[in-house]
Amino acid sequence: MPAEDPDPRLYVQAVEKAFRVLEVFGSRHHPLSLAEVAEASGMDKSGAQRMCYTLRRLGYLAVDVHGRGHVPGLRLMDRSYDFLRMHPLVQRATSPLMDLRRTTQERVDLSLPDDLSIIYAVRLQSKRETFAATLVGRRLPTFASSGGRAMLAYRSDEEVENVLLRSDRRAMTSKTVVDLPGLHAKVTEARALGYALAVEEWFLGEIVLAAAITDEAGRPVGAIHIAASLSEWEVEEFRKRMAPLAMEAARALSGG
Amino acid sequence: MPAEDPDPRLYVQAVEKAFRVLEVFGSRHHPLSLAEVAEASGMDKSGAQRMCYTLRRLGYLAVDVHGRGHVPGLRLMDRSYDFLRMHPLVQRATSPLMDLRRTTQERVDLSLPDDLSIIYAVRLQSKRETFAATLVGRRLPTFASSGGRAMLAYRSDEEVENVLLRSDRRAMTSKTVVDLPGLHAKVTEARALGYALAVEEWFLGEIVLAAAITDEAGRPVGAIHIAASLSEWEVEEFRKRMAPLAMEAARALSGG
DNA sequence: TCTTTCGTATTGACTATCAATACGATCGAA
DNA sequence: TTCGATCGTATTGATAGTCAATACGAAAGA
Repeated sequence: MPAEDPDPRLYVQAVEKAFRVLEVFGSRHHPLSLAEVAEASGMDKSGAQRMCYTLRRLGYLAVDVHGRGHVPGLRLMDRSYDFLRMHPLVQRATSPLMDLRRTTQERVDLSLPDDLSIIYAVRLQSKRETFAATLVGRRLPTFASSGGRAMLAYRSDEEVENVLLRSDRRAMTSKTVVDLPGLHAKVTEARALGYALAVEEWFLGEIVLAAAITDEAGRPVGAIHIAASLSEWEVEEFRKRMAPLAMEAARALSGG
Repeated sequence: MPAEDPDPRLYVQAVEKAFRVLEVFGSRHHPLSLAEVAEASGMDKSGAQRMCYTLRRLGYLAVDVHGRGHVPGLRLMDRSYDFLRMHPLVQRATSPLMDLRRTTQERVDLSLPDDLSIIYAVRLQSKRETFAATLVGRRLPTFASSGGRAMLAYRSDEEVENVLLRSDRRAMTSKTVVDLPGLHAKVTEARALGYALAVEEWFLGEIVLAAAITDEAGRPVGAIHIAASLSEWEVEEFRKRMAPLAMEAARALSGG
């Protein structure tokens, strides 16, 4: 959300309220009652009632199958499908990523940058994966992901500093790098190598190598991730094998 | 959308307008100008301006990278992620589907029913697939898909007739069954077999077998699809190999 | 250079939205 | 079984938010 206030002449507050209702599910794991929706979205019960009624009618919210509480509605899938289907990089990248998945025999993902986080837009599993590793739309912090760091490598020092300072730099495993000098070093390393490597920083046992995709102006617009298990790979072997493949695939997709 | 009019005391028309804007992208393949959005969504230019301004501010709409026209925004991915992450069947099915994908070495999908169409909620590719075969949120007509027919098999004759009559029964290939007696026969066959098989009805060269997942009351809540290429399988071999696997996986996910 | 189409800006009218509150239903605890 | 808490639904007049016609500058195309 931009820092400056929206223009009240054009900004439709009722629309914002409706999306605030949808957004409360972003941090929940179970259906929400009307009262919970009202509280979590910062509106009174009447407001929540009207927004929920409208969103239910449109299919973007649904009543839980047990008849109590609200859950996100199926029509949301249509809207994200439109996003994916119409996104030029997702269109161009999916086929090469399938080739890369076949070549590497490991999980291959495409992420898009969004300020302090990256969003997974294409997920091509290779073996048995965790549930979280299969879902498009999943976000990870830019600072803590190999894709995020690979993309930061194409940003200026000031931009990198800005992102790192505004990030909630919490460790996910004992291996997660969270100190500022360490993170800067990781970005510097990614600049030198042309890719970023994260070993057990998000999930124990998981190793991920990522390379950034850039636009004509050299700005990062996405990243290719190759993920595998340390039970099957030694770190240096993985790096040696995957780095050229990831960088070549990213290069082929860069520049327009 | 339900047939009866919404209660004007609770229905927020501005919210509907915002979603009408998002929905116009459902049938487009390129960015839309403000004027095009206005026309396609049936509102005047001022209305389109206000809705687009608001949706851009919230991140659900974006200006195309070339600076002209609107496209669906990244934040939509968050909302569908909430839907997938919180959907009980998607949660329960993803792991067994990965097992099934490993066993069959073919593409495995999970679809959800939505009146006249089915929506793909989980897509586990095995080999090189078409772009369309990788995207969650993609819809196919219930009548023309093996998953749709497998689910129709658990509906009453009246319900099946109702769906078929309201469907836009167009052929996708020369093999697509579109006549009512033929479609009824397909549903009857699925009832007898416990699965549905579609041979080249959506894409030439593609064969798909699907089994329905039902709830405690025996109503269909999803379908498992196994898809492959006729260049690698003979129809009867595919049926023999995959039918038991699909039905067993569907049965394990049914009933709760 | 001119025309067309674009997106932006404006502002008073007015109606769509608001929100406090009452109420019946349901659920859980005693 | 009774009672209290919480649920979702229903209400309605006030008013703030939304509307929409239109003007205008910018950009693109002929």
